[in-house]
Amino acid sequence: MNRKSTPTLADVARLAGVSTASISRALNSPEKLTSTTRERIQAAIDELGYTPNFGGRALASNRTETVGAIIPSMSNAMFASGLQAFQEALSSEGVNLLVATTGFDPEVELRQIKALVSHGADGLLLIGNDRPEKTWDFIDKRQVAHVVAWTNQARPGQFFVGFDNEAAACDAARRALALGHRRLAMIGGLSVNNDRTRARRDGVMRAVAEFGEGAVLTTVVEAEYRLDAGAEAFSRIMSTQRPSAIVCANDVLAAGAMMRARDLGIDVPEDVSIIGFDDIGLASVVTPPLATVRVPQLAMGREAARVLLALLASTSGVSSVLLPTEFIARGSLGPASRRVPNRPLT
Amino acid sequence: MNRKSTPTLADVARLAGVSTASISRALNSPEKLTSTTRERIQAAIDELGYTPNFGGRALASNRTETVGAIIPSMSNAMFASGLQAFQEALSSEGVNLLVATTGFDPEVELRQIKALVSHGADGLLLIGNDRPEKTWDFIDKRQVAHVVAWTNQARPGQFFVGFDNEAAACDAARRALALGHRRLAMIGGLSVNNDRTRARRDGVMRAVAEFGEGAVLTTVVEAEYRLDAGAEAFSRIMSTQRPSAIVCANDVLAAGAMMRARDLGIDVPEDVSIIGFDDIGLASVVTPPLATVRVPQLAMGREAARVLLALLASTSGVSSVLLPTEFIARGSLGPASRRVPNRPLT
DNA sequence: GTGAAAGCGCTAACAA
DNA sequence: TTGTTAGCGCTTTCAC
Repeated sequence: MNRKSTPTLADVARLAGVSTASISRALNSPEKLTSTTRERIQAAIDELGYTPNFGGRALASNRTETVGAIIPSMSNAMFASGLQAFQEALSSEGVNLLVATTGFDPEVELRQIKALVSHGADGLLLIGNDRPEKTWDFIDKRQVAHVVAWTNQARPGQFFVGFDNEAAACDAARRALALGHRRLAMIGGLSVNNDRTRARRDGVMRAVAEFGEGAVLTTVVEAEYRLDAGAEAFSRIMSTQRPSAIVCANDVLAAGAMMRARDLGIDVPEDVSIIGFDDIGLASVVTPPLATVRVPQLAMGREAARVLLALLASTSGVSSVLLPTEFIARGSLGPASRRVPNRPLT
Repeated sequence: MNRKSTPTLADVARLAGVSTASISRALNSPEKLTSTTRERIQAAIDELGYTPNFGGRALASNRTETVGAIIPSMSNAMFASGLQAFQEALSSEGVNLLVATTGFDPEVELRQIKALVSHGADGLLLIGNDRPEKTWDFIDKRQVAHVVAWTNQARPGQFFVGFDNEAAACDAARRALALGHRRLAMIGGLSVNNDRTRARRDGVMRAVAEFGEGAVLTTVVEAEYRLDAGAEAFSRIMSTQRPSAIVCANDVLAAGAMMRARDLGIDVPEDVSIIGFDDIGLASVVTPPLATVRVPQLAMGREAARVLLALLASTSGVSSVLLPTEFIARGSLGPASRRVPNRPLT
């Protein structure tokens, strides 16, 4: 992979008949030049289609105006809009964004962190706070400026921009209990290396435990972030436990469960109530609409950008940001039915 | 934004007691070193948490192993999985991916193209083939290796990896005609700077025109890529034209239309059939499931990576890739009702 | 197998 | 206001 013959500062300087320093100034502090030279230089730049070489600039100035974000997956509406907001906020400050994905693999995450740092990312946005010691060692040793998002956990001296997954999930489960549901089940995300999904599970467990006698969390099954995985989990749960409400760790699993319910002729919410988490577009589109927890994606992206830039500008006066979530009551959550519970499906 | 004090090659060399050249060799062609020095060097690298500085490397070697992708928006399921596949294919070849978004603004797109090229992207993935002369000028002048995706249009000598939007949309409309629908309407995407959505519109128009007498495309309204925009467009269409089938330029608009239909008590497909495009997760989750056109997202991402890498390796033996689409018949498309058409809604 | 040194494109002192 | 020049971190000849 060889780069095409690329115009350099020197080429522009030659064409414009000025020194390389003047070109550099035209790019970085145009007010220091007379308008005539500036125009002459601009003409030369346009003619050659010149763009400054990032490597050279980074090398010379020790500045990159670039930050990186490392997310589990792009095909995940859960991160998409937050990241979009993050990048827009950065853009308006003239900072570029590099994005890399991990596929939920911690090894890949470390590789990507190194790759982005090598590429000159001044700071990083990371998702969640759960990663191997090895990864934190690298971050600490290199003093990589970073903020963790989608969580309210950060290591000492580090910063998060996120929300309380545990409390939000606990609140959601309480809504079901308040409507008379006593047999709850949960479709959780894969909890390995994922503090967010673990926190959501713990929140549901706490709600049931605190409610006390009479309420029971019949089962927690873990499923990948896919519609069909949610559907399968639903089948599994309904064929054995027959809860009256199912709390899901995210909307995709919940939507998958609802699809399967429709196929099995199980009515939502008459036979079983379903609650999601995230409030992505899916939630308002399913029938009945999905009760869920709205996550402040846009605010999180914006705030993460603000905090990260503040962190890069100076290390003082920065603090973590805890954002509120909101329970969105919709048709998929109804009162516990007074029907006699059905037998498990055969 | 200043970089932290960062270990350099020289630091590693000093610690390991060898020359900088050896460190470079350890990184790039380890087989040229004895295993003992290699191990000593690796230990020093680990101890310092060293990662090669990308800028320095790019400068010295004129090689970056990095490509860029520029997409309209990340919060758009339509691009997400294709991009994910693109990045995975690149990753397995040791090539990094930089991502930037345009928000559908051609000015921003040009800026992002320049930014990625400056950052050392050896090649680019672009969406669609419709961009201002100015942008193509830059690409031509700098000879930026690129492939355009999601389209089957490419300029002479350039390459696409995509599918035939026009034919696919035409086919979808014909399905409706074949089921007896004669009054069609379309909810299109915004057609400015978007050859994909224009092609889809043209395909529907062609199907109706070719069908001849008796079939009519009552109206085409354009809407932003949002659920509520689809809902609004649906209201507008149904309050005036009362078609029996609506072809939508994408699934998000179609899902929005279905939401509104549900709210207005209009039955799908009994009162009106709805067809989407893209087959994102949404489509199988709505009630009734959405008939749509399946776009080969994963294959497109993978193939785009293959073509781009081939292009970078050598300019010969590369060709465009046309991928098939597939019409997915689902419940939202039914036979034209024999009911007397309702009056327009009030 | 290993080291010395030139030079990639750029910025920032400093000089004029 | 503009030019000259050293040097950023790395790779890559060319010697040894």
